Amino acid sequence: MNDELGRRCEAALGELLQRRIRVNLYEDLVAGVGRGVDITSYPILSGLARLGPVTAGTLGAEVGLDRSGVSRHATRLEDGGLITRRPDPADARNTLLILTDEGESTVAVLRDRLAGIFEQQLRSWPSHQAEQFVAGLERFVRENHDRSFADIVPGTNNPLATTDQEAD
Amino acid sequence: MNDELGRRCEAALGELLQRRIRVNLYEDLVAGVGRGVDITSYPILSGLARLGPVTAGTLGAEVGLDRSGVSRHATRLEDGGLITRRPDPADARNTLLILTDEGESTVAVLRDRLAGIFEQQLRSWPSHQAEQFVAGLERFVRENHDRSFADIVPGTNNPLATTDQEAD
DNA sequence: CTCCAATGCGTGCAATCCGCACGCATTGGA
DNA sequence: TCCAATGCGTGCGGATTGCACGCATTGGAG
Repeated sequence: MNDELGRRCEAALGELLQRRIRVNLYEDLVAGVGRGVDITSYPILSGLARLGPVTAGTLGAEVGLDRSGVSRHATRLEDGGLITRRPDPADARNTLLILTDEGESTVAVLRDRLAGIFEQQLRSWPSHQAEQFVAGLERFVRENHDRSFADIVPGTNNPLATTDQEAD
Repeated sequence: MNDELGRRCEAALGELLQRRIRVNLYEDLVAGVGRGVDITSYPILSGLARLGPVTAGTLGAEVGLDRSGVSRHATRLEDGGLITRRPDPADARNTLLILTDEGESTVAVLRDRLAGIFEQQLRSWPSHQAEQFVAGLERFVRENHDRSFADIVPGTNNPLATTDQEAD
């Protein structure tokens, strides 16, 4: 019975990660906010709110984006007045990204919107199921945060190499 | 205590959906597979395996992608020998996308890889927690499948309109 | 039978986004 | 003083996406 869990998890996770729900949820969420916020920069804002003032490189590592990409999003968000760049007093090479007050409130509003949606949805669940689900989700995320497929199956860049052949 | 669930769910879901884990997991998973499979076409393959022969439009609606995008991915995957286009006998306007045998096996291998990863991870959990998590995940996905933010908060294209003012 | 609105696919096109590489500035040690 | 190391921001090429258009097919109306 337990053997099914991995497969079921893959199927459900697939639906969740593979575009549809993500796009539906986040794209509509940030639509109309303006100030340079889009479906990709929301993670940046969110990460910034979570980490506090950090460099573009650090934030990029957090959200899984190249520094250059973070820098570009940061510029747009800066133009929108949501974040500010400040030189690091400790090391002038670093440029710290900082949420402005408006940025903080924007993140808070967006976050509350999503939280409200999920809250409303989970309210219709048996409370223990909702609690277990969220707890499991948190654990799952935590355990996967720094893990990549390459880490799990080392040296396996081509999982199909032994199963299929070239199809030119 | 229950009020926290929405917020916790948002935080965890955010990590999951916002790029990092998704990229880490799927990008490495499909790396080296070739045949036109990339991080975006995997959902297409997966969806095709789940739905059976469908039109590009239907598949696009399933994964949340425009028909044109599906068509392009389909062309690439067709070049890779993983799918085939077949005119719909019932309606010549439709072009059905069908997995080739190689496509089926490719999907199966990738899916098994992921399922194995999750299985292995969940094995270290208390069995009831893993079971509850997966069950909750399935329910969550099912309930959100056809739901978008706009559906939930109708007429709210700019959730910040009443909270923040114009900047600049 | 003919005509036409509706439907659906595939491509041209412009916009966007991303990673790599480069130039520039700063740091800290030789 | 000099130089390797570090980090940011931009130029550039590649890739992807959505919209719009052209083309083909369908099914019903006249």
